[in-house]
Amino acid sequence: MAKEQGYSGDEARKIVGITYRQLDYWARTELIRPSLSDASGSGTRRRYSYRDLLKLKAVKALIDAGIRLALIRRVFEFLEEKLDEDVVQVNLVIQGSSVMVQRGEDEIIDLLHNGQGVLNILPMAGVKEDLDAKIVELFPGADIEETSTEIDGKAVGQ
Amino acid sequence: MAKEQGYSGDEARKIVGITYRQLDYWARTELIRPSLSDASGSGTRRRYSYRDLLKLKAVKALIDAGIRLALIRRVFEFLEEKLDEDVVQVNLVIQGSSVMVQRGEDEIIDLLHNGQGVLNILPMAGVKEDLDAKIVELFPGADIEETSTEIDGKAVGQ
DNA sequence: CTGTAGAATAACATTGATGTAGTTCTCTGA
DNA sequence: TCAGAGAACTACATCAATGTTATTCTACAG
Repeated sequence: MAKEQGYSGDEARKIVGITYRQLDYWARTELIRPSLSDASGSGTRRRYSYRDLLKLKAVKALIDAGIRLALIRRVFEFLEEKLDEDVVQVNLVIQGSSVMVQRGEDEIIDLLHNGQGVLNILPMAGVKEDLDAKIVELFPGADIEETSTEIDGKAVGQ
Repeated sequence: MAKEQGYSGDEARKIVGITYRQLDYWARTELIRPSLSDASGSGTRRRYSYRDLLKLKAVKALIDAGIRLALIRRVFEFLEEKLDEDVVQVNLVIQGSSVMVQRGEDEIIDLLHNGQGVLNILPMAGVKEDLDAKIVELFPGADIEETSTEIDGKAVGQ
């Protein structure tokens, strides 16, 4: 039998590496509730399952990666069930407001192999695209100044 | 001549799609200063270059993706010069505290092609690894409960 | 030269996420 | 049964990021 009745709040926070305040706050604000038994007044005990620990750890990884709780909440709302399957073969791919569970070690695995933690990828092409579009929209007359991003010409402009 | 003397604060914020308060705060806290001319007392004028706009837009993209300013600051400290080259072929790859500029449309481009915005990727394998290691470290006796993550057995567990 | 628009500045409020300290329960061991 | 430990709860403080409003300059048009 593995860990007779799940994990206490204090055990959970030690294992996951967060403060009790965080664990408590996350439980109260519905981010991650202890699924084995929830609190019901002072003196009662929270009991976290192994699955809960996995989620807590994922939350911490995202927080350490500089991601705000607001986004993490959206991720876990969507994710609630989808974590049942073989967890170790899964990558969470978060793109704006949509979350996907990417299965298998396909395209991006060579990047991921380096280390652990979260990868944040921002394609600058899209950034520049949006920017230029907006400039043209707001200032139809002026052409876009590209001096500092020109390929030929060695990009002067300080 | 493109936009005679860069962009005013108000123009910049309209183009980038942020509030003036944000532009102001970011300038004061050294995140992104107007490189053409900085403020020096009330009544003076900030002047943003096109390059500044690119950076502002990237910051906004990261913010929209749920990333905290603290991390974004680290990214742009590292990045300050490295954005000179051909911007549209570049992806910012943020991994924990390290930032890389990934050039070329290689491995991950098929994922990125879908849409714009930031990709956050969290490999669950690493999460589970860390978790299990910590459990074993703190509770050497108890074996890890894996009921909800088993591959065979169809994963019962509520 | 002068008045006014525009822009930076300043002061204050707010919200989310957390730290800290103290209080109130409940559970368990003696 | 009873006391003490452990855990949830409460209240208050803090910090970053931003909203709001009012104020003070500066630059420019007339």
